[in-house]
Amino acid sequence: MRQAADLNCPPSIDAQQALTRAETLCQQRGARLTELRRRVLEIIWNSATPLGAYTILDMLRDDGRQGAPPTVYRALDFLLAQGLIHRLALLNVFTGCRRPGSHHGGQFLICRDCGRVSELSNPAIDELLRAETDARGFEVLAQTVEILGRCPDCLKEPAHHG
Amino acid sequence: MRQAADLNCPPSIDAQQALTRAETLCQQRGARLTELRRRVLEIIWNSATPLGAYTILDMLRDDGRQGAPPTVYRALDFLLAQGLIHRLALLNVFTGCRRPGSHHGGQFLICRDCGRVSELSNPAIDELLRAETDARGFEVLAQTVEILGRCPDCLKEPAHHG
DNA sequence: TAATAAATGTTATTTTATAACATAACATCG
DNA sequence: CGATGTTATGTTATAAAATAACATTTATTA
Repeated sequence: MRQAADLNCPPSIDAQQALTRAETLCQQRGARLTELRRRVLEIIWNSATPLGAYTILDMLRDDGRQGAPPTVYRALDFLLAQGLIHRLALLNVFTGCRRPGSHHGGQFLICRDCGRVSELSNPAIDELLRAETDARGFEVLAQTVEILGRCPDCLKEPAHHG
Repeated sequence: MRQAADLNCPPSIDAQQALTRAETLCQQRGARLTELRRRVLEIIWNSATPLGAYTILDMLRDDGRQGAPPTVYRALDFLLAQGLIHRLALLNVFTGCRRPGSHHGGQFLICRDCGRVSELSNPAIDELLRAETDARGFEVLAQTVEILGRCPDCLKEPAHHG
């Protein structure tokens, strides 16, 4: 079972690949990945940890760009709709999707201490959830599976630094 | 498979039972279920749908009680810590726990249209998630499994009324 | 009853998100 | 090209959710 993760997960992609892939996908769909939207996606991918909307806004302003909350939220809405990012409901933050294109739920391990996130995609979990919803005649619109805890790296430390 | 839900779920409890059970549990633990905390739990259980913190606050004020946001959030924190309620991260609302006592994650089906929530407790899902976290050496602190969609009742209607 | 701890009251503020309307950029058709 | 409609962004204001910080009250126990 030690390699279950690697078997289940497609290879991780980096920021550059993610941006290229986003452009391709949007072109195919006739969706407009404008400069603003592309920049927001880039900011998200360049971060080691998921970012909140206002952090992204600050970074846009650092670019010299003007903006207000709606600027960011509209770009985020677009990226969410295109399946290019995920929103982590537990922390109100946004992270790049490692499997762009397939609109999926995904499963997330969020480290409370370092803030880093692993995106799983265990098909068995998706199937069980689908079985439950199917059995109930419940139509799924969005799926949120998030585990908050402590990652192996942070567990090595004496306690959570603070 | 039509009865999977019933097999997995303990029998539903009503508001009266939930309050009685909460009192027993708190007494056993030496936790103080004060009048305020009890009333908040009651408000939550008397609602057909999960409630937001400010809605609960309004209801407390309807009681003639004084209060401000911290009044509610502190009571909610207590009830969460005792495993008597759940917080649904997708909607920022709170709902009574159908399995009080066992600190568990649970899985929730949330109807976008009527707001009603079903709490599942499928052990297989919990096991798969635990297998994933174990394989990664990830310590779990909290688990969130929420499905947003449309319940069978609302699916019968022509479309979502609006 | 005095001392301590726990719970609640109170004011202010922070953080997250959206409403509403104005302007600018882009497309496409004549 | 220039008019027209659509999409995207700018802008101001506000709503909604959550917490910080400190005062007061209530309960517990010494």
